[in-house]
Amino acid sequence: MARKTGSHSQITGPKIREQALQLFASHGFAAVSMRQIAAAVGVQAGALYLYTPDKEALLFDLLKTHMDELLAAWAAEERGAGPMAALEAFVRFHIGFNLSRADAVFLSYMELRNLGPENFAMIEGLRRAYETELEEILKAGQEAGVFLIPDTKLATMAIIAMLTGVTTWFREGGRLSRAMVADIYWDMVRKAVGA
Amino acid sequence: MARKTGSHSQITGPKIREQALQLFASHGFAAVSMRQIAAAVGVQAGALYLYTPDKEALLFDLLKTHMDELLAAWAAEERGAGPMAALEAFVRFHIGFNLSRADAVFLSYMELRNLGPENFAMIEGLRRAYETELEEILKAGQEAGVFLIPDTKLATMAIIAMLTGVTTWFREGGRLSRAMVADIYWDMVRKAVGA
DNA sequence: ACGTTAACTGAACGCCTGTTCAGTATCAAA
DNA sequence: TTTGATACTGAACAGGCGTTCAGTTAACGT
Repeated sequence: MARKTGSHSQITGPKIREQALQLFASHGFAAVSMRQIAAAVGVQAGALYLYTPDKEALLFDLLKTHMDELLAAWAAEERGAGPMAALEAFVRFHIGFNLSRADAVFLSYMELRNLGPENFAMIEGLRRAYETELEEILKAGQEAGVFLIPDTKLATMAIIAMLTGVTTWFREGGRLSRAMVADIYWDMVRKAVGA
Repeated sequence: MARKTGSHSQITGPKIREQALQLFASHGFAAVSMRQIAAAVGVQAGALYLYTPDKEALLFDLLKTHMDELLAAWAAEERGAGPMAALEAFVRFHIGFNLSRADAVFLSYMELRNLGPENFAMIEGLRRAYETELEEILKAGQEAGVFLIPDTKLATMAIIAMLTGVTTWFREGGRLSRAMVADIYWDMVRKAVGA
């Protein structure tokens, strides 16, 4: 046996990333073997190396793609006029994006430590860029007198942690819908940054 | 070579748990080998099995101990009179406790997935018990008209996520002291649950 | 129909894994 | 000083790890 009928790199490539993402997120990077990923895709382990130079590069690819898409999606988002509208847009965007990609979000927070120094720095930089987006909104609101925040950097971290945490408990089809969750979180954030 | 001079189970036992905690927290449970832990302690890998039946039991022991101590510490905490004072006590306690045990906190949030079903359920139950402590405060405040919270369960998760996140960015000797951080977080929480 | 390229297999590489255990040195009590 | 109990070594076990590669088959342009 060698090449399989109907096999195409445009199918296998995405399949590998998809299965790797799911497996890494549920069991952890180190706990998942290349053979497990291959089995989930339906190929032998050796075939994975047509798509990635090594295991760490596969993880990096997943994280880099996620961060790029996150920043691109936020850049494309409507954010209204003024700090208050911008903050609301950010809160709703962050919750929506994170809920739709819980696996990738989890990975990007948990598995950075499995990256080499330069790959780590790259992802960390992108994360910081995203955090800066929120901090700029808070700073603008603070200067405009719309927000009352003792420390914008701390508030940035606090708000992001609070919002990101939604992925740990939210279940589709549960007591609360996504829209209701977003409404309630926005209510809490709005009050927290206010007078 | 066999027994080492000055060797005692009361020294080696804690040393193993201490090193395992640190290694698991920085590299992840699956990425750390028994030989690495043994080397950090200064013994051979086989010696670890005088102190734990297997690797997973070692992890479980660390998590169980941490959760027990967390609940015991909160139970022993002064919490003042009324929901507002209780909430403030909880916020300050949670930040203080988590900052003093960042490794264990990180582990208990990240490595639950490496536990078997019944061990997982045990730790999850303890965590839920801790979360319930906060939720009861929020419920009491809501009923007393002191807080204005659309959903106490969501608010519980939001506040815990926000507070726990402090361990990801706080560095001792940085721009802000622990006390300042606690003050600012309390300010945000107080406003978030208010009118 | 043919030849080339793309996709994959399956076996092998050396190394590391968690765990067990017979043997041995140290400690503490008598 | 002898005697157990305690603490540990070092080698071994079977199996899994990431990774490489010669060989094989399917797909596709001509």
